[in-house]
Amino acid sequence: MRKTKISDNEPQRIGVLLFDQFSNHCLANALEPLRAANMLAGRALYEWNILSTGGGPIVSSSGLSIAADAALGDSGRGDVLFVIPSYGHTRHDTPQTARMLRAASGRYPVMVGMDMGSWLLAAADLLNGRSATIHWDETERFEERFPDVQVSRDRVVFDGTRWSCAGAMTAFELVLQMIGQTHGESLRLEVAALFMHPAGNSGTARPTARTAQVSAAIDLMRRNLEEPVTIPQLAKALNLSQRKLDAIFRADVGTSPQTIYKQMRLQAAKRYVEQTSLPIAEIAVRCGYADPSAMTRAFREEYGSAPTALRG
DNA sequence: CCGGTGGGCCGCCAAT
DNA sequence: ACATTGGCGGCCCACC
Repeated sequence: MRKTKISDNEPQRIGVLLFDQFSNHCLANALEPLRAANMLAGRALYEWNILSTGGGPIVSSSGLSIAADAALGDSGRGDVLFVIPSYGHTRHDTPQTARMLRAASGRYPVMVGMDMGSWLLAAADLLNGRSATIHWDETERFEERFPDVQVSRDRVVFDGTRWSCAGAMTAFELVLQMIGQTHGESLRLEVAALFMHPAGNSGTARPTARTAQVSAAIDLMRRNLEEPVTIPQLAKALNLSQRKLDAIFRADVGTSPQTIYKQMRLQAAKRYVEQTSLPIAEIAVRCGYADPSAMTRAFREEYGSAPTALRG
């Protein structure tokens, strides 16, 4: 996936292109994680505009009417364009729509097909030679109509500057991954947790563990960064003796469970320090330290300098 | 496998 | 006000 620069404080600009009959379930799943990310970071990481082809209001499949901020053609430049048609997609599959999307592809480096969105992107020749996914109801027709597109049955697909997801629920997962890629794993987990989404164990895993038991233990650690569990509790949860747990850790990752746990909490702290503007005291709490001074001490020990020294 | 123990890590407090 | 540093005591854990 495309790596976005995060050094500057400029928010990423998202265009959200809706078509009549769009699924507002999908829209909510695409936007809510972005809103949550802004809130958790304490600053605007993302900003978005609602767009329609003509600039007029759009009516969702459930009858909800949404006002557009602008027409796609007048929307200027952005970083990412979400394209969200739903079941009415064949009605929007016109030469005009295709032209409009091709023109927009010059102003939006990344284009994302959501729900039936890949259909319109493919019709605009923006997915040729690419891999993409679409709502599973349409997978077969999609394959027949667009032989130049490598059709996937995955929930979410990232192929360079073209991303796609299958339906409303998967839009949430796509945006979650997008947040993780740009702003770090810990923020992604925070957002997922806010929506009670069980995203903790999917996606890119933490320190590479070889045995299933060790990776299960690390998984438990990752999900309990804020309120660390004791090593005996960990052993019990895995039906292992504390002794055995220690042995398999040493054999697998080379150090003790406690050390790994500490390092994971400090990694999370480092991500918060570098990628958010949260106060150090707040970061300490989120990473399982009751006292900020304890975290600062451990942080310096691990990374050689105090937390705020890593901030511009 | 269990138990002890030395050491490491953390919580609390005070000072800057 | 908040972050950092340092001291100290206690507890948990790694290792014998």
